[in-house]
Amino acid sequence: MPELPEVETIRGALAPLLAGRTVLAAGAHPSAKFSSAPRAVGRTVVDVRRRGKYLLADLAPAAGAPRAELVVHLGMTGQLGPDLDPDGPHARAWWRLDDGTTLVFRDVRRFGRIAVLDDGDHSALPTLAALGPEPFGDGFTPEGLWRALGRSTSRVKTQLLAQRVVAGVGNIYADEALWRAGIHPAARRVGRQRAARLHAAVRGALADGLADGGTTLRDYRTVDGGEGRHQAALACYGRARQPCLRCGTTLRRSVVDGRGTTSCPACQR
DNA sequence: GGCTGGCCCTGTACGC
DNA sequence: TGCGTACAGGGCCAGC
Repeated sequence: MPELPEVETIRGALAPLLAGRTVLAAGAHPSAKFSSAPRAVGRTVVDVRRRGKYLLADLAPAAGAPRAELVVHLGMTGQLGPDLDPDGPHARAWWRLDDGTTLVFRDVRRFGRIAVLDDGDHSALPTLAALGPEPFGDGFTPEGLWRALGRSTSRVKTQLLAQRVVAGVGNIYADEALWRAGIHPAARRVGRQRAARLHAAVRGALADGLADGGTTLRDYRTVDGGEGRHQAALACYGRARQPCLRCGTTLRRSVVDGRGTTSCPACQR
């Protein structure tokens, strides 16, 4: 499942391919999740940015229309690249560019989403509109995280996944960060010191994933079709019934607000 | 306004 | 071998 490290890896590879390119033609699956993709036709990509798990391609003004953004969320199984088959069974959208390449969005489970929005108007995507601070930005601080967590009575893992206290964390890196911080995923109260540990753990888990080009468990692929390398370095996620790397206790699998969760019953309190 | 749980969606694993 | 069922989970939304 693409989270911040995977989306950032894709962004870094896509940006030089798309910047300055004009979209000549496009097609999309009829589902409302994807059908707005052709609205990018006639536009020139200025830059490709990332917010949380969203990719945002800035589109230059065209024919009297103001600036716009092509927003892509990869969902669970989304792949984006120039080497995918636009006629393949799971292709959900494609854009033909003025250099002859065709960018294809493939998404087996259709949990992804595409939108072409007026510049800065994210009201059609509530999670994007309410997105919390970027984890590597100055806006994400230990104090701010502690205060944000304290504003809700939801479980700490649920808050991390909701994208409001910090952007870009999904199930893999939430489990990893909570394990690093020694915090139980179902905890509803996190003190100032533990929030500071969680702040460092979120940054550390995401940075390590980013350095490895992301985590490939099944569907995630880089723009050139390669796999991430971080799956071999996971300390917690997916290691249920195996010994905790810190204390040796057998890691336990549970369900926290409907999400599969792995944690250590001894060192995550 | 905040929280909870159901739904979407399809490939894979597993049991019978 | 083939069929049915459970499961995976990010974001949205209805209901409380």
